[in-house]
Amino acid sequence: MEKRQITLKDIARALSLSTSTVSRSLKDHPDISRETKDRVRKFADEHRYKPNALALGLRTNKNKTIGVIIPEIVHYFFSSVLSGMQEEAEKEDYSLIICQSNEDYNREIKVTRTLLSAHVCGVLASVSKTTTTFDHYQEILDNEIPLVFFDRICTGINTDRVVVDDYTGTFNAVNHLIQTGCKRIAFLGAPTHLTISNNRRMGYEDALRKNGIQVEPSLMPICDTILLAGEIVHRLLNLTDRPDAIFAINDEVAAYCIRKIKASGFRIPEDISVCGFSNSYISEATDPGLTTVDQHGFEVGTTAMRLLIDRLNGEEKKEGCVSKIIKTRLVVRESTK
Amino acid sequence: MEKRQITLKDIARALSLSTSTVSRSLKDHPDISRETKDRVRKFADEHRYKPNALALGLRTNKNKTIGVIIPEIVHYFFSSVLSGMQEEAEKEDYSLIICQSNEDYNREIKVTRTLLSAHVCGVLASVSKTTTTFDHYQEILDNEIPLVFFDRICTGINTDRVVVDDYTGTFNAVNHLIQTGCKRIAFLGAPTHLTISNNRRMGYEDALRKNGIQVEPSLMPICDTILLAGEIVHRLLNLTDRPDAIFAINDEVAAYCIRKIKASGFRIPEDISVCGFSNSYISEATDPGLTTVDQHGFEVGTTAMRLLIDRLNGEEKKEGCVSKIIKTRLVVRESTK
DNA sequence: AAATTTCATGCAAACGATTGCATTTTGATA
DNA sequence: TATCAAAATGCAATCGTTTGCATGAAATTT
Repeated sequence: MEKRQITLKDIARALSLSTSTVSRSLKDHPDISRETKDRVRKFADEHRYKPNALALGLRTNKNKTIGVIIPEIVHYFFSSVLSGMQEEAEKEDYSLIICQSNEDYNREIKVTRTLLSAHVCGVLASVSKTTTTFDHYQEILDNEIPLVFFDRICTGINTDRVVVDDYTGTFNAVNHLIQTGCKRIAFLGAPTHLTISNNRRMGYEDALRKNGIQVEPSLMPICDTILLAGEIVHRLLNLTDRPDAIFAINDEVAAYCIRKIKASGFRIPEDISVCGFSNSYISEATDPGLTTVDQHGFEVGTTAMRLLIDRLNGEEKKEGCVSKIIKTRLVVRESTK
Repeated sequence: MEKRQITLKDIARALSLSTSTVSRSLKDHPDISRETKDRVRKFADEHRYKPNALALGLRTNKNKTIGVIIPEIVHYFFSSVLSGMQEEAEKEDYSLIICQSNEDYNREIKVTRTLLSAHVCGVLASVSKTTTTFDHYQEILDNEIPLVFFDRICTGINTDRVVVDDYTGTFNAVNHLIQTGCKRIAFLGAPTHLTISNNRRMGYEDALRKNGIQVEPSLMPICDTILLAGEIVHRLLNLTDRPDAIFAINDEVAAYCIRKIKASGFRIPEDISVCGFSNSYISEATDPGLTTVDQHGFEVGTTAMRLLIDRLNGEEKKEGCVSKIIKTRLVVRESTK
């Protein structure tokens, strides 16, 4: 059963030609006669000739593969993004090598090495929460490998990027909370060195200001995991002037808030409104259904991949860095009025 | 900045040696003198020599990469599996090429081609729901590429496999429902040609029988998506002898049931108990919390990858097919008594 | 001192495809 | 018929590494 893949040499031998002639025939080189081209083409098709990707790779030092650095696959947003990348990459016959940083700086460094030695044609990356220096990304660029950041970008480095419109998404969500009568809105955010976190924070603050509500640091704890949420939500609920709305930086924390709020005897949304971020599966599972901001992860993925491939093909001409922004969409369910 | 990677030839030139001597020095070949080895080693280290993976690939026709065929990344279970695979592959410096079938048969065929032409060393696969013939998997084996199925195996083909203990998992879950007083237990299953579906069904039926409860086909609809659930759950709730428990094949459907049941005015778990399968993020977001069967996706991933790598290294000696079973764990929350 | 063994190293082919530069064949022109 | 241009094909190097075999030098045995 070991039917070794057929090579140019095999075709050449079979047709009494040289490999160069066969090679040129298959790529329709003008030097080759119609007749020879047809013979070669026919034989190649009949024997299912497929150029050996590895050999091609050796010549060009590239292997039709794109590397993806992603914090954690096991999150709705990131897995949607990945899914979009897949779909887009497939159209141009690129394969994806996927690496997780697990939100760990050192691991992120390690995987950039891996991608370099795998000779990927390009890299798509979203930086981990614990990353503070960016030399490893610079190294990718130094090797002249195009790099596109998605979602979590890295300000120190000048590259193309695709980001979610976190600012507007949050602004609209908070505005919605205010429109529906909320006045004291807590903001459960992520560590401040993340751009996405800052943008959302600014969206939140601006929405408050625009509506003449004062920004209160005490209502803006860092709380992006359920672990942290335990204590923080408890504290918020026991404030004398307790918030009447909570905007959480992700759906997991929002879902936790919903349970905790109900357990403490408050009603949602009558006493406290809750809004999340992502529109993951979770937001349809909570009771009441979770109002949330859809990040369009799939679109982030396709867009980032498209941008990268266009760069590779030289179709994206723009000299400087292209920055694409994916619009969000507020999905109103029952956790807000 | 374009510091081309250093090659054997570069080292040879710099040290006035031949590439063969350099090559042998680096792999500690006995023919080479201690002195030469040390010089080469030193120079290589100083200049960060890394063998060119592409060139290696050309010789061996393999490229230290493992292909993964997965139905849809955007599901908790599958993304956990992927995560486990990643972790295990990394230990041995394998990269992962990931392909989604999107539950589509034709696409599955297409991605097997992709993996073959990428010259992966091995393949890990979970078959799509719509797959009925298996020639494309046979093709992988015909090319002498080790194949390990995980979770959704394919009975027609003889290979190593790693599966979840669906039978016992379901048996225990249903048994738990019965122990807590349920007598009419509905089973919302997946299409019958999937092994996992059948195993769960058998676990369900056996649990009923063991407890002297009759199996009723009318309580066993095919219902593995929220779309299908709409009508089916409605029908079940309006039966004159309505079920007092629902076992759903996944957490999404279970979460949908919870909402629907509550909306219809029944209490959970007093009137109707609900149990899911996966232990995804969702199961902590529902109200009440969802009792579910943890599938240990991460472990499925690491185990499958380990098995494959052991085959590749010739460390898994067993002639026939190795079949590993990952234990499940019943996670009892508030949706059951 | 000659013959033989051991040790260290280099040559060259191979993996599969591409490509600049011959070389051969054909046909047209002088 | 000799000359030349055009058309069609082949040669050989290249990408980076590995490896069987040959070569050379030094050390050992007769």
